[in-house]
Amino acid sequence: MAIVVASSNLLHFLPSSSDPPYDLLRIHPSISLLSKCRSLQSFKQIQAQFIKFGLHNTQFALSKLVEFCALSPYGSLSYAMSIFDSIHNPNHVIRNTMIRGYSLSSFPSLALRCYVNMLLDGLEPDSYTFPFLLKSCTKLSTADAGKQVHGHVFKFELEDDVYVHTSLINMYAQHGSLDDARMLFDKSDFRDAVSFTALITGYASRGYIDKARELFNAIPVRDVVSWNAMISGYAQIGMYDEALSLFNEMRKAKVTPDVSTCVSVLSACSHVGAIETGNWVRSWIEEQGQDSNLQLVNAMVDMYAKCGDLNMARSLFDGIREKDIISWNVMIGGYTYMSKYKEALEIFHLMQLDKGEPNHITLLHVIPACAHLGALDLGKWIHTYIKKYYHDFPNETLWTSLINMYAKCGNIEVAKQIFCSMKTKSLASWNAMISGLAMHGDANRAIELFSEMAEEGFRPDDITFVTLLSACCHTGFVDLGREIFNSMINDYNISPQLQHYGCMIDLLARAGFFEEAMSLVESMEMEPDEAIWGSILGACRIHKNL
DNA sequence: GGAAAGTAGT
Repeated sequence: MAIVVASSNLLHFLPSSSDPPYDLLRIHPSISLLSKCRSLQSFKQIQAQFIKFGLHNTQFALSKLVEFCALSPYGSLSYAMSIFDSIHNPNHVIRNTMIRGYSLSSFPSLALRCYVNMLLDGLEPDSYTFPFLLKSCTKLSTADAGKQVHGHVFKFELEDDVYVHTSLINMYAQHGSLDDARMLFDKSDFRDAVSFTALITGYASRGYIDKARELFNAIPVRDVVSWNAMISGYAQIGMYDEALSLFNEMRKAKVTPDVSTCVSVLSACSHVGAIETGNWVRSWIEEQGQDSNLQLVNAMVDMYAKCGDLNMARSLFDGIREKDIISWNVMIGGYTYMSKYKEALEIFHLMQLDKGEPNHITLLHVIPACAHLGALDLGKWIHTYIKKYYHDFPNETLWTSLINMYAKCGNIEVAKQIFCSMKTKSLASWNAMISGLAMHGDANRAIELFSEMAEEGFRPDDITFVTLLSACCHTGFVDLGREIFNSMINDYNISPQLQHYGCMIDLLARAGFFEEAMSLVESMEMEPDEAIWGSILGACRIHKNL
């Protein structure tokens, strides 16, 4: 429809030559249509208009076509490539746009090829070329290309351009060459929020969080992205309280948060149960009219579920019209996290009715739910699903989860089969298998497996010892229990936690060693819980010891 | 026509 209207307005605009005046081109209605284009199909209609009016012979119009295809989410990089290949002597803008398109794609090395062709065609790069090219180099796993491009920046004397300079800092910082990044940063006169932030991200992502914070404090004028970078820097290494307190500082400094801030802050809230901050973020999102932003709604569902308000999480979740895999996963994961396994499986079924394909994270939530509910049928279905789709992509956490599920559902033989067939075992998979055997009362085999595990070079952790001690507890192996408990402390340097004490005290009290059990209670660094008193009282009853 | 930041699990 729009195209018909546009073309009737265009009749008096008919080009007399293939290169009409620049200003006339800029206001050409066919070109302004591109900004409203939402599919490749309507793009092709617009392209037909370009040809009809002779615009396709102008570099300006062609650059607009390439720009849409290479950069718009509704475009297509391969279509951009075919247009590009048909252009005779493309100018700088068009080449730079192609390089930019490649830098955003999953084939950043094509940007380098495009750049080399540009040089071979006798064109010199300009100050727009390098930021895109360097972004592509940043995405590559090796630093070699980036260093060579840095050489070209010198050769073409563009090292003083702010954008080129910042792109170089970012490239070195992202590759972990923090000293090189810092050197560029220090020797230059322009230091703005962008170059600071590039460096901060580099330091924070390599674990130098204090150095990152030092730089953050030194930024002359911070913008919202600098705050976001520092907040997410804290969040990514699990320093959620610091992330949230920095967010409060940001609010005090009257910096307006954006979508990215909200995503990081909500994630931090969900990890520490900070529902009040979460509520504040939610009202901000509603004020801004961002409450249909899928990413934000997903983050809110996750936050409310992890903070324990499952009703709020569910009502937000139900309001999502087009749920993506993350929407499903956070809702299923939220129920599992709160031990609402039945509800978790209900959502999983809804997902299947909605033709949603689970991924490994979905399954990682669903399998424990099966284990707790004894839903062996669904568990077996998932087992088959994993064998079918994850055969070439072995994920040991999934197999470990299945071992745990089969063991809990009583099918220890299948658990053993899975364990034996695992090519690479993790500490968690050994723990799951040992615990499965212990659960089935096969303490001897559990201890045997423990020795095998040590022979294969795995160092047991606190979970391994909970498992072993509970095996002794179930079978009444008092001496062995004592030995393991002492070995844990003396040989493996693991200080006992509440669960370890719980197993030991239960084991001793049941066997009638009340004094030893009580002296263990007194030696604990933490307060005994009700389970510990419960096991002592229970043992008193068995032994009729009033 | 441009550079910096962000979601689900282990």
